Amino acid sequence: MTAQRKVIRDVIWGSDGHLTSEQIYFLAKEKMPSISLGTVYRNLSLMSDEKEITRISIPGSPDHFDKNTVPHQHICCAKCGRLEDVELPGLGDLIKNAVSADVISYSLSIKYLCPDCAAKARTESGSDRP
Amino acid sequence: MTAQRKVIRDVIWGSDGHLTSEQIYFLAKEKMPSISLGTVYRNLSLMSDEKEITRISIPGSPDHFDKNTVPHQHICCAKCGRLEDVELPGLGDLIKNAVSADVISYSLSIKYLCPDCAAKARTESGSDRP
DNA sequence: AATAATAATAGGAATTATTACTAAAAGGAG
DNA sequence: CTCCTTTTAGTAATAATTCCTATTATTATT
Repeated sequence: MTAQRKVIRDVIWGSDGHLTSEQIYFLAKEKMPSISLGTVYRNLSLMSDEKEITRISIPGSPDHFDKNTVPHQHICCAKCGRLEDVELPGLGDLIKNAVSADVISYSLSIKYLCPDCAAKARTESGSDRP
Repeated sequence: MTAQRKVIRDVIWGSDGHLTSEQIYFLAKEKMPSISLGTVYRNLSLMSDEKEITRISIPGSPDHFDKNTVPHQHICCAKCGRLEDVELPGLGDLIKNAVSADVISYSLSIKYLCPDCAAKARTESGSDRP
């Protein structure tokens, strides 16, 4: 465990989760200004491989990293991009039943309009002057 | 419907599905050598928006495009990258029940070892000389 | 059919996210 | 402390995709 890796780890543990590599890089830089982007990427990949953190892949946006390693999925607002956790009990079984071969991993991403953006969209389309 | 768009459409319809933008570009170029990559990308995005085709996003590999617009999911071999369709009846309901807000779209991608690659892995690890 | 207005294209530059490379620094075993 | 391995910082390179612009095609209008 190098000092750099500890800083990265602390940034992720000190957050609410769902940070991008870039966000982690800038937060880590506050604690250790000499840290380099390559180091952040390499450590994030290593930590994902070791299942210390989870890599979240969302189509059309950069990868996010989650301190929560308990299986769960994510919903992503189509407008603002904000991520929220969502539990889908039964998804694992559903997949196991449908796929005969051994599953290595799976990832589900759901696009929706978050309450904030949905409210904004309503007022905009509802008002007289668009 | 421009000539270019028709060529792109024909390439996709003439395939088994699951082509990348690059593959579509090169196949389209055979029928229309002047076609440009930007045109292919733009038309694929338009056609996806109009739901004439489906964009398949797989973490770690370029987008693929599918002529099959009936809801279904994909399994991707972790070794060779080959894509196969998989039906997951009940997934839509599972998501609807878990997410209170309106869902715009969702996509599931499953990583596994395809039969061919699994066989290769077995003979390699099983033999005396690795 | 000629002309004007609009939309789409080809070709290339630019962007984004990420990985690869390399020389220097750090860390550990003996 | 010295040798050996690992990791780092910094930079260059890559991959996929988007953006830009002058040109070309298409459509509408007269």
